[in-house]
Formats: sequence, structure tokens, C-alpha cells
Amino acid sequence: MNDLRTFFEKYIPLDDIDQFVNSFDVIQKFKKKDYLLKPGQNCDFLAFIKKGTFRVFFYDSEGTEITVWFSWEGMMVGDLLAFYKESKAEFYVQAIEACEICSIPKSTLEQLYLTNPQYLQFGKKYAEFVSINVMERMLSFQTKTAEERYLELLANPNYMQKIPLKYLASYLGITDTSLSRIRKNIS
Amino acid sequence: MNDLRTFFEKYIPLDDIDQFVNSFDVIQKFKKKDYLLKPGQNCDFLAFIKKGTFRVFFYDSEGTEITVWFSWEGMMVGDLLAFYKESKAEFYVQAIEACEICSIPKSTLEQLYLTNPQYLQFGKKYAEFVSINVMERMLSFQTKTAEERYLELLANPNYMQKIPLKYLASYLGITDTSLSRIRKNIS
DNA sequence: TTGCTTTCTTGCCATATGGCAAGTGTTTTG
DNA sequence: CAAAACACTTGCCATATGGCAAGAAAGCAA
Repeated sequence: MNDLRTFFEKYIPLDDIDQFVNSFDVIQKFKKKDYLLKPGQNCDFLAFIKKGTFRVFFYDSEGTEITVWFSWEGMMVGDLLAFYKESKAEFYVQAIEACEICSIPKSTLEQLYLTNPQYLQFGKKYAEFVSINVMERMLSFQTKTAEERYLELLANPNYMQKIPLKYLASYLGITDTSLSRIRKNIS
Repeated sequence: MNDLRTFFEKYIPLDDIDQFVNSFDVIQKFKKKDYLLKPGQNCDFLAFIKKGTFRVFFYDSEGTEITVWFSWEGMMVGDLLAFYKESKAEFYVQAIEACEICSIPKSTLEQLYLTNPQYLQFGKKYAEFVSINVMERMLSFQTKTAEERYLELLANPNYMQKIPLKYLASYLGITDTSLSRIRKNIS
């Protein structure tokens, strides 16, 4: 349970943290290619990755896989869009290696929010954290070339060590063919 | 003060709303091209647009203006990235027509958050709302062509009636030249 | 209104990215 | 280990978008 606690220490005072952390379920395990979530399912839990890597993706109108997001150990994972919209999942959430998560049902989370404003404060802070991340990624799309976006990823071993290039390509908004050419150009 | 109240009724129960709405300052007026905020300034308030339109922009490394966001009457406005990061503004926020806003200092807002969890609930919900919006815009960049993104805007009179095309172009992530050609192609 | 400034369009050509299909190398699985 | 599946690269050519500069149109100010 250690890293789960570490994660929430950024958001919740020490006095209040135990009840919150203890409300997370025991570990759930995923093999490579297992799905944590599929389109149409209820996205009624918050999950913390103890081990492994997930990717969030969907199929566009031409049937091409588009990877929208990655999550690594020490992070939350899920279809955040559906979670916040309170709608059914629109994305697949898939383990891309062996993974372990702890999760908390959304109903439990909401009860905790009612019992202690510190927990609600976490919910607010976390949504703000998500906003910041997505805004920065959006700005990157708006103002940078695919090559510049790729160079940003190069600096982060999380992307370069565990993620197949074809997933990175669609995450960058380009085809795997184009990413291959960009890589050739750089070196 | 009417529309301000209407806005917050989506987030805050009727019993609690008056104190919140009354904490907003009296109206502040802006002429066309006036700045609500400039890079480096403190972004220590939350502002509600009673009338008019603002745009959020910055200058990229080549000195080109990039419009990041628009806000219309009935919406909040500010440099949300800085507001959530608790850092200095990175963007210009400029009136693109005569505008009126009411605002609340961030310090007042934070005190309100402490007095009533319903207010904190608003802060959480609003950050979630922002997340959803930015995620959808990001997805649009990741998966759509400039022409498809432009067609989305066409459906919304807010964009097409008040915003010069050159601002729309950079908002779409393209040059005004390219937008002009896309428009020609469509019609 | 008149003139000035800003916005928008267009032509010419350059660069970025895509689509397809073949070829090579690597991983998975039985 | 061997076959199959998957991941990555490359060549050829197409489409999307950019850069620049000139001109047309629209908006603004005196």
C-alpha cells in the first residue's frame, strides 16, 4: 500500500489520509492486453496503478486505433472523460504489460467527499491537475510540429522504454510511417 | 447580477448561493483591445463575463500571435493554466469588443471554500468541466484535419459572428492563409 | 466622405504528413 | 525451436498546410 499513500500525501493532510487510503480495494491484476475498461461500460471507479502501464485508446471512423493517453505506476488510470462527464466509457483502457491496480468505487469516493472536505479538496485538486496536463498537451498540438512533439517524449523514459512506436505515433497525432521518417531525420 | 446567479445555480444549491454570488465585485468595464491580464501578472481572481467577448493568446517563439481560447458572456474568463498552476499569467487576456465582468479575488474564493463544502464542490465541478472541454479540444487536434475542426466552429455562431478569421485560424492551429483556402474549398 | 489601417484572399512554390505495399527484423506462442 | 504474428522501415507518390508577397475588400478614424 505504500505508493498509494505517497500519492495521496500530495493532496490530503496526514491526519485524514488513512481512512481514504484504506478505502481502496485490494489489488487487482491484469495480464498484458487485458482490458480494465471498454467502451459502453460504467466508469464508476478511481484506479491507482501499483505496477505496470496502461494505454487509453479508441477506434476512429476509419477503424484506426488512436491512443489518447498513457498511465504508469504511481498514477491514476481510467477513462477520465467519461468519469467526469458521468457517462459510459468511450475508450478502451488496456494493460500494455502485466499490471496491478487498487481501486475505489465512485460511490464510496462520493461518500468520503461528504464526510470530510479534505477529501473533496483532493477531488478538486486532482481535476485541476488533470486540466493543467491536458491544456499543456493541447497547446503542444496547437503550436508544435510532430517532430517537436516527439522530441518532448524523447526526454521521458516512460514513453521511450515501454511504449511501442506505433502507439506513440497515434498519441502524437501522426501515422507510424511518419514517425519512422521523423526518427530517421533526427539521427 | 442575474446571469451570474444563473451560472452558479448549475453548481451551488439555492440555499447557499447568495453569499457566493454577492462576493463578486461590482462591474468592471473594458473597451475593445483592453487587457484583462498580461503575462507575468498575478492571476489571482475568478472573472465572470456579463457582456462581451475575450480572447486568450500569446506570442510564439517566432513572434506570431497564437489564440488559445475564447470566452463569451455567461462564461468565466482568465488564464486558467496560471490560475490552476498558481503561477504568474503566461497569456494575454484581451477584450475583442466592449466587455463587462464581475470578479472575485482568489483569496476571497478560498475563504469561501473553507466556510462551505458546497462552494468547494463548485470548485471541483468547475475544474472537471474545464477538463472535459480541454480534453475534447485536444482530441479534436489529435484526430481531425484543420478543415474538420473549422466545420465544427461553423456550427457555433459565437465563433462565426464575432471573431476575426485570423484569430480563428491560430485557434485552429493553422495560418490565416490556410484557413482562407479551406473556406474557399468548402463553398 | 476620404484616406488609412486592418483583414482576407490568391498565386507560386516549399515542406510536412499520409497511404499503400513490400521488405526486414523482432517477439510471441504453441 | 519453428511458424506465425507483430513492429518497424522504406520507396513512391498524393494531399495538407506553410511562407511570402501582392492585391482586394472591409472597417475605422478624422
